This record gives sequence, C-alpha cells and structure tokens, in this order.
Amino acid sequence: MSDSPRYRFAPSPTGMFHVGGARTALFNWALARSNGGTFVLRIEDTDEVRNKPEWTQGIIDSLAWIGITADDPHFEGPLFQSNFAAGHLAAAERLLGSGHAYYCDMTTEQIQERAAAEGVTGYGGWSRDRGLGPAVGNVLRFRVPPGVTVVHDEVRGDVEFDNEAIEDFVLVRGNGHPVFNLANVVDDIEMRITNVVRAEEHLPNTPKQQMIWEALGATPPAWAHVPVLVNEQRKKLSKRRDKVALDSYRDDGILADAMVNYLMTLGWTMPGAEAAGTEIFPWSDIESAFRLSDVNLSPAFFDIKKLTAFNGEYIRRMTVDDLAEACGPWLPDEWGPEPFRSMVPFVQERLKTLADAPGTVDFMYADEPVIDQQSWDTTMSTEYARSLLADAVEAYAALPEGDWTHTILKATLEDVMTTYELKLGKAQAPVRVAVTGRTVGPPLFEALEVMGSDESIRRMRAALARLGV
RNA sequence: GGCCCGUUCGUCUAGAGGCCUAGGACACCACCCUCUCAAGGUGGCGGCACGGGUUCGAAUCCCGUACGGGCUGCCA
Repeated sequence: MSDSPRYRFAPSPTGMFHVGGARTALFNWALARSNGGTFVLRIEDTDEVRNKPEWTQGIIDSLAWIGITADDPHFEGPLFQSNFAAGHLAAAERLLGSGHAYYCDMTTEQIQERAAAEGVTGYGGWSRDRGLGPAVGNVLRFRVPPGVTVVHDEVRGDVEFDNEAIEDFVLVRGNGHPVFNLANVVDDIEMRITNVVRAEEHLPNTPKQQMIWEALGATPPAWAHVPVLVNEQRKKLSKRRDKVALDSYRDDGILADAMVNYLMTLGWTMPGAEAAGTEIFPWSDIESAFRLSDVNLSPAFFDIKKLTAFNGEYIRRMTVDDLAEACGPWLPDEWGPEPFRSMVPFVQERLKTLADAPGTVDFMYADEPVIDQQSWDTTMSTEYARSLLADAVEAYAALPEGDWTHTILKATLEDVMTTYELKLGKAQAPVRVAVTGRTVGPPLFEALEVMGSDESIRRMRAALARLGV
C-alpha cells in the first residue's frame, strides 16, 4: 500500500483553469492510473479561496470535463493546505532546533542598503551567526548549507545547483505565517507525496524545496519538470494576453476528447504515431503508453488551428445520434430538434466545432432565407439563371407526392439542365441561392428533401418574384 | 547582475554516431473526386540557430557564441 506512487496536482486556484494546467493534470493522471497510483488534487487555501468555493468547484468540474473524475479510485481530494497549518509551524520549530534555520531581523530595505554598500547583490546570510531569537517582525530563514544540490529530474536528468548561488531564503514571515516553499513541502510530506510532476518554471525553486525535505529528514519525491506552453511570442501563456481558459474552449464547441488528445501531443508523441500516420489515439492507449522519459524539453506553442483540426476529426468519428445530442447546447432555444436532426448526417463532415452547427442549417429555421447579396448577384446575374430556376420550379411542382426525394430531385434538375447545356455544379447554384440564400451549404437535394416540397417551392417562387419574373 | 532550462520544416514533433537524400502530424499550395462547401485521395512547398572540436563518419557527443524562456520576494 504505502509504496504505491502518489502524484500531487496543485493548480493555482484563481477561478480559471488553464490549458497548461490541464496538460500537467493529464500527465499526472496518466501516470497515476497506469502505475496503480493516486492523483492527489491539492488546492491552496487562502482567504480568497475560502471565500469563493466556486473556484474549487470550477477546478473539479474542469478536471471532470477532461476525464479526471473525482469518483475514480485513483483520484483523491481536494485536499487543502490549511489542514496542516499547525504542522507548518511545527516543522519550522524542528528546523530551528536542528540548526537548519535561524532568525533574522533585517528588513528588505536594510538588505538592499547593505548589499549596495558592499557592492554585492542579495541577502548574504548576515544574520546567520547572530543568535537572534523569535520576535515580532523577525523572519525565520533557512541556513543553506555549502556544496551542491543535485535535483534528479525524470524529464531532464540531473540538474546541479551550486548552493553558493542560493540565498538563505525565508521560511516563516515576520507575522508568523509560513511561506509557500515551506508549506508546500510540509504538505507534500504530510500527504505522502512521492512524485511531483509540474511545469519547468518551478525547476529553479526545486533545490530549495529539496533541501527542506532533507532537513526535515524526509526522502524527496521524484521530480519531473515538463516544458511550459507558450504563445506565438514564445512567452509563457498568460491569463491576460492569451486565451488560456479551458472552459472557453469547451464553450467554443471543442470536444473534451479532442482537447485531451491535442494537449498530450504537446511535448510528447505517442509511440507508433509516425507509422500510423495520425496523432489521434484513444485515451486508454495514451494513458498506458505515456512515459515521462519520453517528454521533450522545449516549450510548445498552443496551436488552436491544430486543436480545431483534431476536433473536426473527432466530430466525424461520432455517431449521428451522439453528435446531434452534443450540438444541443449550441442551438437556439427556439429551434425544435427538427430539421436539424435530419440534417446532421449531411453537416457532420463540415463541422470543425460544435458551435458551427447552427450556421449550417439556420436557413431552414428562418421564415425566409437571409440573402447573401454577393451570392445572389454572382449567381442570378447569369443569362440562364431566371429561366432555369423557372423551369426547375415547374418541374418540381409537377412531381407526384411520393417523389420528393433527393435522388428524384437531383435527377429532375439534371433533366432540366440539359436544355441549358450546363453541368450540375452550375445548374444547382440558382436553386441553392433561392432556397438557402448562399452559394455554400450542405448538400442541396438532401436539404430540399428535408425541407419538404411546399417550403422549397415557395422559396424558389419567392426568388423568381424577386427577379421580376 | 547571478543561476537554471531550452534551440530539428510556419506550428507540434520523430530522431539515443552510420537506417537521414532528415520522417510524420497540423497549416499552406496544386491536382483528382465532386451538386456548392466540406470530407476523402495523390503530390508539392518547407527545417537540424551559428562557430569550433572529437570521430572514418555528427541533427545526434564536447566547448563556445547567439537567441529565447524561466527563477532569483516577508507572492503563490
């Protein structure tokens, strides 16, 4: 039991779940599940978080959307940092008692003045041997030992840090509150975390955390720092400048499976993808194939175009029923299920996102098609447009009741167009624009069949009237 | 300033010294198919940051340079 790996995932609880965080979560999740371990969701418990329970719920919901569900036996949490607040201070006491920490009364300003006066940068450990005791305003600092700290990283190998370059950092503030690095490590120890997989921006702080682990007599976890996600400027994806909210992609009609699959291609490649000629794989395969040692080292650009392409492929793989169901939230409330449902087979391969769905059939729901002027002008200005449309209406109106099917509709128009010596590509255009208002859209004859003869013929006649026929 | 990390087509990547005339995916372009648009098929464009080593041989190992990013708080 005790030696099953425990992977900790600690997103920053800012009320918005980041796509980069989603990818890190997925890495942890794949590892936890395929190694028989546990995915531990830990949320920092600040005053702000405590006052906004919806933030925590938002994280849980976002994780659930990408398949990381709280009812899975590999999932544990959410656990909150504050449960261990007393433990944080107790750990600080132990560090003080063992000589790994000492008190310091210097303010930030004093440190800067002193550094400037001596022509150096940083703190310099000036209170190390002053033997100060606890007092209001005094901070507790970690006594960084001489030597070298080696971080064994499962992605990047051994990374060495010269301890000379690491300042005696603060563990407990002057107001008695523990600092992130301390709280984080104590929580990790308390929660028996064995593996830390996180973004590479945390790598420079890792030696400090590792020193705390060791000073506390604990065995540090297996570290892994994965590359960050960047924007087109090669800067770390930021909430301010970039579209990073996972929810925003869901709202744009991206499928969770497509998002998950795409995210996993950033920094990692499914073995066999090259031979398969595709990067689309089911999560179950990805989960069992994922290895940290295969993750690459450089930052990746989050490419919405590629995400969208993946999404189109996932949409095409859905069943018609599932797709119709999935599109529901994007259809206007006043629309009934038909004729959309009947059109799904014809629009499926045209959708890149679920949000595209209404735009493919909106002409059917409108009382009159919205005429795109440019489509109308270019299509109806031909010599043959009027008379061909008139002939088509006549032929369609003459069709017996049961003959309003796409095959007969197509054959009928082909019959009409022979007198004009046109190909179907040209001949269908006036009919299409008359009925849909546009030159592009789902297959015409199928659409006519779904709309029915009365409405189709009415629209064509309305177009003729508009043409002055 | 100091420290750390990184650098293969536009983008994501494969590549562990000869299999590389550097492969795949997305994007883009052309053609085919085709009732429009798509989807699908075929083909094309396009890259090892630079300079030195090591080696019979380097995208791959070493050193340096350049460029990019990150960290360096009594933030998390």
